[in-house]
Amino acid sequence: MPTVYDVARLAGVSTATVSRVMRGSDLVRPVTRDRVLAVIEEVGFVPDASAQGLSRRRKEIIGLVGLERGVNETDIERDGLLFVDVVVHAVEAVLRGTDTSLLLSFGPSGEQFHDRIRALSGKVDGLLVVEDVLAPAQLRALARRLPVVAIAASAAGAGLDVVRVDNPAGMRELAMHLITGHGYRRLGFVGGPRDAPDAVERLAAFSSAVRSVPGCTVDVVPGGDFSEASGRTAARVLLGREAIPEAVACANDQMAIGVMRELQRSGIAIPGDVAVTGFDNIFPGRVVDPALTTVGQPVRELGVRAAARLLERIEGSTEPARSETLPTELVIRRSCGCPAEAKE
Amino acid sequence: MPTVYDVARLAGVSTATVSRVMRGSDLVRPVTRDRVLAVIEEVGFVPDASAQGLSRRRKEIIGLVGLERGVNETDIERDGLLFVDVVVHAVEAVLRGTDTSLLLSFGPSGEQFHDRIRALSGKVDGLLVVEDVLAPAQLRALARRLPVVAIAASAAGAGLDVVRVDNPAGMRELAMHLITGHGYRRLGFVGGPRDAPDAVERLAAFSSAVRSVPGCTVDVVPGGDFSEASGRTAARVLLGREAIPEAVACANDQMAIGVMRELQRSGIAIPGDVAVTGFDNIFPGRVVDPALTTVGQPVRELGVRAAARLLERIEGSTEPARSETLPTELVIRRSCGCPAEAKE
DNA sequence: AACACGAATGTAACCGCTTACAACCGAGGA
DNA sequence: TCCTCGGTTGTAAGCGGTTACATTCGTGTT
Repeated sequence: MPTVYDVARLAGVSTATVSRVMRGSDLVRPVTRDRVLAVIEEVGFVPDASAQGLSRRRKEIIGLVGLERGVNETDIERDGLLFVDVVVHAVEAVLRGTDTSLLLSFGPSGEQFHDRIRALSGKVDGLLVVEDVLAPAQLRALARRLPVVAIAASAAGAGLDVVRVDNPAGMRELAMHLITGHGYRRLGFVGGPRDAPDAVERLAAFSSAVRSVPGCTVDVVPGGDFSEASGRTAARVLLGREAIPEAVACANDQMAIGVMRELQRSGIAIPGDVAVTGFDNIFPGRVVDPALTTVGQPVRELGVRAAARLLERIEGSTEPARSETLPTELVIRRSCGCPAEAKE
Repeated sequence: MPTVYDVARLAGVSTATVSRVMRGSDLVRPVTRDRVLAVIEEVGFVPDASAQGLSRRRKEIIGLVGLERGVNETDIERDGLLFVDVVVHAVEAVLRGTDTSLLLSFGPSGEQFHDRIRALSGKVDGLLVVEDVLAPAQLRALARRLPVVAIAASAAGAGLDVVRVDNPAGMRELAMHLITGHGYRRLGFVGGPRDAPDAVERLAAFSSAVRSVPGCTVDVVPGGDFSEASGRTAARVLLGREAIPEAVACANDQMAIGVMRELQRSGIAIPGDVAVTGFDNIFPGRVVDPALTTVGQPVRELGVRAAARLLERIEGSTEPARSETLPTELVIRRSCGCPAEAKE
């Protein structure tokens, strides 16, 4: 593997000059630059990032850590594009305009993963933390060593940057659509993982919205794991109830699809007998029958903002930590009881 | 940021000892080790990966480069879990057992991306290349500087390790099912991107399988881009033909879904009037109506094998380059005309 | 008591690149 | 002709770990 020394020798210059050429400094005579570039091309020199990182105190790498939800191997293959994947693509797109790269690490939250993240922190200039992978204290400790931006995390006010989605507003809007728009009174809710802040927020917002309307009740089935299978399970729980709610909102789309299919299997018409709604607006929701009414999140935007913010921090921005909240969008399709949309 | 020097001073030992403790060497007296560990814990020391990388000649990072297909932002949000995402998760899972991390980079193939990859090669110990991001010559050049394992790449015999799926066999099996199992004679095929080796192979295999049966014909609509939208477009092309094929196979599931939906919009019954099949076995294919018959790929396994192979290479394995081909699996559901499956 | 030897620890060179600072060069000015 | 000065290029000191090799220490031998 050729080094700057090799290039310098072959080009008849010093390593300083080679370095200047590599970094595009303008105080190198064109003729010298060309000679050096020719040698670089010839020997296929690529600077060693470790050496660069050591000397520049900048690794040009940021990390992204998130939860690995699909423990079951096949789950991952089958389920739709995961939240974290969309974020990854978005971040990567932002990074494409820089020469920073993205380092990834997924895992279940827990002590072991914490150690992994800690080791990882030595490899990066900054960190994006998706959802609640870390306990608040650990997050804070991390944030003390390097720039950290949290995405969709609950840890507010922890003195670090957070970019999130306005789950409560979206859920409220959906609840009002079901109640005011369709006149449902007996609502149901299928909850998500307790360790997913989003899931918790959605449940809370839906419940309080429903309860704020006199005469409305909400039957909560807690603790799904965001998978289609857990939606089916929840549906069976619902079927065991004395009366099935007129409308069932779910903490995410995957579970909503599971709920719909299981109810349909039992001969229940959707949305005729029971309306079902989701949250996330994933692709499968558009192709199921009936098409799923849901709340769309600007997931990609979340990643873009977070990445941009992190890069600023790494550049040395010293403005106080900020929490940014992005709006959701109600996506009305057929599963709530609305007529087929004309478009599409 | 504390360094080994700080830790050494505070613990009253030399940097060598600190390093030995960090690396778990057994020639440190327990009492010394504990003292050092205490200091490490106290000051929150995390070794700088650049310095480690420089001195150990090992970065403990591998890279993965792949195509970014969804140029349109919303495409990414809507489409199912992308091939490359599944691979990423699989690789990451393998890495979880090591202390190597995964560096990611997506991009359109092209000169600019090549430069990015080249720079990236300075940051990693090895590289996973998904699909044909690079021209064979570039791939070869890369492979000369560091270990490279190609995934689902067409570049065979390039003297580097390749892990791929047996597309032809899968497609052949599917074609035979349509022809022999259902008796279709006039087949159609909706092709994928010309730069996707998988798409090309699938088309070729399907065509030749169909043509090998006397009396069978195949009507090819080329050049989709693997998106649902391009499936719709292809369907419209098909509708413009004099006669619509009895069965239409598509280069992937997304397009198959688009084809189905567009045909259905025109009042064509599936599979009654036209059978439609896909390739990939993504989640949405299970929830559309009718459920999609398709060919499943062991995508995750692909990633696992490739990652394992790359780690071996990095460890110094010097066995000759090998090409590994994994089998596909025919997934029969309703869109081909088979009765509803009992299970599920 | 002197010695040998293995275990534990310290010393310092080195990994490859960047950059502050020094040195040098040639042209224009005194 | 000598000096000054901007533009180029070279020298060498880090950056923060790792590790070969040297050193020291404690213990059992003779």
